[in-house]
Amino acid sequence: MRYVGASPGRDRTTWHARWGAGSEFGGRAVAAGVTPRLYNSLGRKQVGFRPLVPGRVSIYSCGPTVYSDPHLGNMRPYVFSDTLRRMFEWKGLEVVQTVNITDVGHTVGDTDLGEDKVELAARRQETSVWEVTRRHTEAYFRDLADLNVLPHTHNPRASDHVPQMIEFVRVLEERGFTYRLDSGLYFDTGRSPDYGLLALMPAGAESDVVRLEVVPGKRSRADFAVWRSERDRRRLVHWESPWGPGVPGWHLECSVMSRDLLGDRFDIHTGGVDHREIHHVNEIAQSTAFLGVADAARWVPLWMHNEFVLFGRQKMAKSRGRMPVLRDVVSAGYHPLVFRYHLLGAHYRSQMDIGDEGLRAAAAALRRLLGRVAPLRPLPEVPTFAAAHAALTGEAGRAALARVDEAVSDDLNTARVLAELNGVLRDEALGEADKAVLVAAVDVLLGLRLRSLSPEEVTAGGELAVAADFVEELVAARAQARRDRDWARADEIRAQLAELGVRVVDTPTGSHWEPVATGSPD
RNA sequence: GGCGGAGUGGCCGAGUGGCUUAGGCAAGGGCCUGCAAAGCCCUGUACACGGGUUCGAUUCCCGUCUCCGCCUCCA
Repeated sequence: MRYVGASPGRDRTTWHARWGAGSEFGGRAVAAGVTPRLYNSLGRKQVGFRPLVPGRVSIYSCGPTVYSDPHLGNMRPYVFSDTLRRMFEWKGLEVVQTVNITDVGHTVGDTDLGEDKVELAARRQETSVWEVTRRHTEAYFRDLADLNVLPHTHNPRASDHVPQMIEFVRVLEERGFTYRLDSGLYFDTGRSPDYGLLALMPAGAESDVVRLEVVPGKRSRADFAVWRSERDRRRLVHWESPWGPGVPGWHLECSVMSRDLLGDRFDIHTGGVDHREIHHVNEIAQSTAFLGVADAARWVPLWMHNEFVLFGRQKMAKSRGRMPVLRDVVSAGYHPLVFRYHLLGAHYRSQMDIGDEGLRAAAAALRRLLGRVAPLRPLPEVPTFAAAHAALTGEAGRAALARVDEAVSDDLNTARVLAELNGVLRDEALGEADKAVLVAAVDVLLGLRLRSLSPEEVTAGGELAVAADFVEELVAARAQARRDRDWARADEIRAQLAELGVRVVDTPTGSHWEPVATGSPD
């Protein structure tokens, strides 16, 4: 499945053009490449990006709920928002990126009456709530590091912001946006004029299909809890509030923490498409009500959503049972960056299916890519477009850089960036030095560790069934047999090694070996 | 039932109103090799179906079929 680049009448600025107001860099003429065109879910079209504050981009990305380990599908927003951030930085902007950790307030099954996810997980695993969130938060950060996702500026935790959330709700109540029921305090979506605009789903257009437990007393099906009462103190974790003991509604945290860390307005809000219909819609309702602004764009002008990764032609969801996680990729023998490479091969707005063939293909591609990059090392430091541009010596190189920039600026078309990279590596018009610059530049954007990762590492993640010493001995024995021109013996050893999952690679200067990944992540 | 999106060569996956060799994987051929593998070079096959708009459509519009997502926690 692919996305359709809805970009009627795209205007091409010259690639030297500075974008935004032109003064982001203190008036100096710095080439930042073309103005990025990004797909805005609010309005459903590509728009030329202009930061609210010249030279600076503030991004809020919905992060994990830490009641289970993030699965492979969860990696996509991580890599997507990381690519977004890298693109801006390479264009010379300062990026403030906030990704929240939801460690409280998320219920099971919803209807705002369900059980807390974290608490349920804790009970199942017979451990504490604190231990559950700690463990899964750790897993989250480990995955980020494995995927070479750059550290975020802020990682606020919901549980640290409950007083601010209560204050936020108090203001909403004061302004008459809420009403009380036994089960909690609810946001009255009828008071929100543009409710559902982001989802293209105007109020009242909900289905007749009744699939969920209806909360008694809600004025509209769309109304949602901003505070959930906990009168019988069923939850282990709850807070006192003007509405009695309870927990904050889960849409609340993003409204509150983004404001706390990024201010009353910020540039971009990102998340998975699933958030486009409910969570972000509700965030918008709350925040615009709180801030007293007329519409979503006056709070956050740009909303970006990544599509899902499908697994067996269906969406990966925690509720569908165990889904493969990044560690499974590693156990299958692949470097985690193989998965990053795989994600980057498709546009973030297209649904992509993952299967072991996909991973195998990505691993083979990344391996060969690194093999061709290796001779160009060490790669120069070119952290920005401007630096890369300055470091290039030839016209062909600058043209290639421009193509890379156009691709990434075209709503983060990483698939095309990869295609350009392949082109660069076999372009005979380019000198080695310029190639090195271009590869380094692409790596800044894609984060594939092209400057250091070795081809062997790509498939060396699996456990070898035998000791490396033993393999070394066999390889040495085969080398001797070959010197003795005892081909039968040499081939016999080679077959033996193959059975052990080891591939021998002969070169003019001698032989070496490497493990071969064969597994699948499932 | 309502809403949103998709259907590209063996597979994944970009893209475009006429000319993209997209890219990758796999496959076939060649070079290399003792033979292989690895690596490098080369090669092939495509735009779901039916209408319409157009000088011309895979690309725009309409319809059909199929698939996915959302309407429920979810990235």
